[in-house]
Amino acid sequence: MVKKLSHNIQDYLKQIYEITNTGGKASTSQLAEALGISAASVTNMIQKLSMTQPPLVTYTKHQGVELTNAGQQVALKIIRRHRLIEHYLVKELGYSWDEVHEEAEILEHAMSPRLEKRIDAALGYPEFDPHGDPIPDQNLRMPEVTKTSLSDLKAGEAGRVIRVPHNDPRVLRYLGKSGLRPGASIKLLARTPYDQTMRVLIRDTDEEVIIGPVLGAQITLAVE
Amino acid sequence: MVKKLSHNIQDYLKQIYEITNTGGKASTSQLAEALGISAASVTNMIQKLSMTQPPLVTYTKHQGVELTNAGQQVALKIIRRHRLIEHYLVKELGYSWDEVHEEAEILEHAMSPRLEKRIDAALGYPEFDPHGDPIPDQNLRMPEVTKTSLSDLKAGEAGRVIRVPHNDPRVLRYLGKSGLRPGASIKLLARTPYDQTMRVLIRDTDEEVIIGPVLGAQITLAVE
DNA sequence: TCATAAATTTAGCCGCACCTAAATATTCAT
DNA sequence: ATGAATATTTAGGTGCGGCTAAATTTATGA
Repeated sequence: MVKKLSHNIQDYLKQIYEITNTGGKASTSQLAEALGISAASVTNMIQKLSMTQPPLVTYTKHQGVELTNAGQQVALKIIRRHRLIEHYLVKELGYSWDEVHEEAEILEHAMSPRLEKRIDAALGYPEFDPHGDPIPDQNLRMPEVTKTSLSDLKAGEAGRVIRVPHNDPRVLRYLGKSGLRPGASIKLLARTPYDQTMRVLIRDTDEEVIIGPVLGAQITLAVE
Repeated sequence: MVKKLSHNIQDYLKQIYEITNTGGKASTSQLAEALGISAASVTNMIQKLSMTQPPLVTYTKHQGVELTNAGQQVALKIIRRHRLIEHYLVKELGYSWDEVHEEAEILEHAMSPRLEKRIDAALGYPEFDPHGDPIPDQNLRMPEVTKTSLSDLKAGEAGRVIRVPHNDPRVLRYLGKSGLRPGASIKLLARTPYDQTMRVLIRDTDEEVIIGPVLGAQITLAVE
């Protein structure tokens, strides 16, 4: 099977997963950007990852990378740990949802299979984390997720929030303040034709919030 | 103050602390043994640690190392995190006391100040971990500990166990099976004159256990 | 189309933390 | 007190994962 991999290789695989998950292959520069290192370093590492036994990525010069099955298993394991930790920190240690991402970013690499199991059990084998992100199960199968986003809604339509973006604390604090979080019932009040900015009503709190198109595309929901 | 230090430097400092805590300076070979690396590598690293700003250790060729105040602060912080994690895993996640050491060995390096505080609070600011080892407080002050060991007892004398060694799962399972753990009331039944092997009665479970002199010296207790 | 811009790769370098082998210093036992 | 054994340090080397600068390939737009 796959040997024990270093911290940073896990980060490469995780990033490749995230990038390829929404669009075809991951490019060198996308990875360099996401990992905060130079493009040359990425090329270098990608070449190594494509030559491990078994290979973790498939790579053709100038054409970007994809994960092999082996690489995907590794990525999913890390993502599973990341989301379990986030969930645990919020539920058991009183963290707010904007604090947990960076913490999980570190702890995901320090988590043994045993700890993973215990935390999973302590949480009751959850399928989603506090941001609504799906948590792969023990066999690394990803729960099904909704694809409808806030940006797909027409003015006047309503829905229940499923998932919000997870990596930017400022965004999370902004959304959290008005009560826009997974489970919340919302209604799209209006959308400006020019820049697609949206005015959204959160029914539970009766608050209104302004959401741009980029953020709106990252909020998924079930239409009601 | 002291910059963010790498994983392995933290391990060096922690080991130096452990070794110098029971005896004068730490020798190159002691450290090499404890860290599982070559003596040459230790010399090399020690030299670096003695030249940081501020220096983390004091070092004179061929005479071993000691921690500076700065180095001691770092070591105590890691030890604090280690013991808090052990305590947390046992109390909140159902670990047995022989499982937690290796887990904590990894997590101690992945723990943010915030997580340290939350776990400390969740546990009610404990002074001792499940093995009876003292946990430095937020200001890194170490609680006072008893110095009397099982080996100091005379045959027939009794006491209450304070602390047992923490790093060997097999020893912990052996002790745990008979109920010899912090808080247990015990009585030294007999000691063989030749090799100082001890027969110990654990009153709570009415079990008897055989303890050699090396292990006996590492079990501390309050004489009754 | 084709010149230029942008992305990617190659080449060569660096620091880190380890290693082994050889040199040197210290300790111990006769 | 001194030679042998042991401990420590020095010298020189390795792999890893970054880096910059230069070369090359691919994409773009006039």
